[in-house]
Amino acid sequence: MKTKLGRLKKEKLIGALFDKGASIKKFPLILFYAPSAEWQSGVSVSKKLFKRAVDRNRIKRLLRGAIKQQWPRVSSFNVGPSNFMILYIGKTMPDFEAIDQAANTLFDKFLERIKNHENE
RNA sequence: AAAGCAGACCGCCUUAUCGCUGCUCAUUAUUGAGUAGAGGAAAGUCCGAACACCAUAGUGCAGCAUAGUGGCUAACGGCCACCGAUCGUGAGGUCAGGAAAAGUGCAACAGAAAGAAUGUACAGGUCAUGCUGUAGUGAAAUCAGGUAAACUCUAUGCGGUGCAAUGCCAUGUAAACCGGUGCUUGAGUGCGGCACGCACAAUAUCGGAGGGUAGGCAGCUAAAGUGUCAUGGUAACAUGACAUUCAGAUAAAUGAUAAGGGUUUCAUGUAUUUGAAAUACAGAAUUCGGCUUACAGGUCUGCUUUUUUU
Repeated sequence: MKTKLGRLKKEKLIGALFDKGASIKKFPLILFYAPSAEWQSGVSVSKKLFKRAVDRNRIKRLLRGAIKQQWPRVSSFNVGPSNFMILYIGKTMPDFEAIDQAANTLFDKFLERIKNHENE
């Protein structure tokens, strides 16, 4: 069965995620997540770290690309759906490879964590 | 040929694989197919408008902006032409280019003296005196001086807030509580000044503490649109004909990876081979017209000066 990954676009949900959601860090990324009715994802880059819109757009596209790569693993993992949000916290411009590797370890941790939650 | 001036334009391409957003058509409750998908500055948010609401936005003050003349434009603080000043051999560049007999202020150095008037030398003149001339300092010395990127004055223009405008639908609550003001002899409100005026105004309004919502649709992209040609005009621009439909996202689509090829620079090399590096500034958010700033590299057009050749 295929599960759909929606976009996280409700401001309220995002606010709640930052306030109450759990977080996992793997430099240069942070992942916030919380259980939810359906799978939704979002990405963000601080305006303070990257002043130009072009740079922020590029990083966000790289992050979305990375999520796309990881998605088959997550959807077939057989856990309850969650909302999650990835932030970029590095200060230099990354390349695709760096993001991809970081995302890989990040999702390893993520899946392990929610698996444990389910078992409790 | 070299150096330079002005204007216009381009600003990486191709293929494959994996994706994103809108629309259309299928299929159906999950997909598939087709198609379109960032810029010359999308930027700064500095001007001007359209559009929306507040009174069809009114009067005075305050405040702000502009400043040769004429034209263009929906409008402008923009653009075009001409005049003037100024810089350049020149093509051309630059200009905060209204008023100094309304008033106030300011002026380094030099100089006796800088807006107050008057000193020295020589000469002239007088009853007498800087009364007159010349010399001397300076950009300027009584001349209706200079200065308005000093106040000021004059002329002209300007109401405010912005698409988070505004309208509708959905959801939810609290017409609860405390304090102030006011109830037709008028508190307050009408989205930053003051006064007037106008409109609304009593289950009203302001403040406190607290609760709820912050989702969707319209506005939202066919327009002062874009391209070509013709005509008028020195030009900005206008008129006409034909063709054309060209992003609409909302934690915000327009991308990632690989291979090949361009272009430029450097090295090697000398029938353009091989290698390396670079490939800019930058990302739509209601929409237009400008201005300003950023920009690897390149193309085209017109013109100027110098030198050489004929």
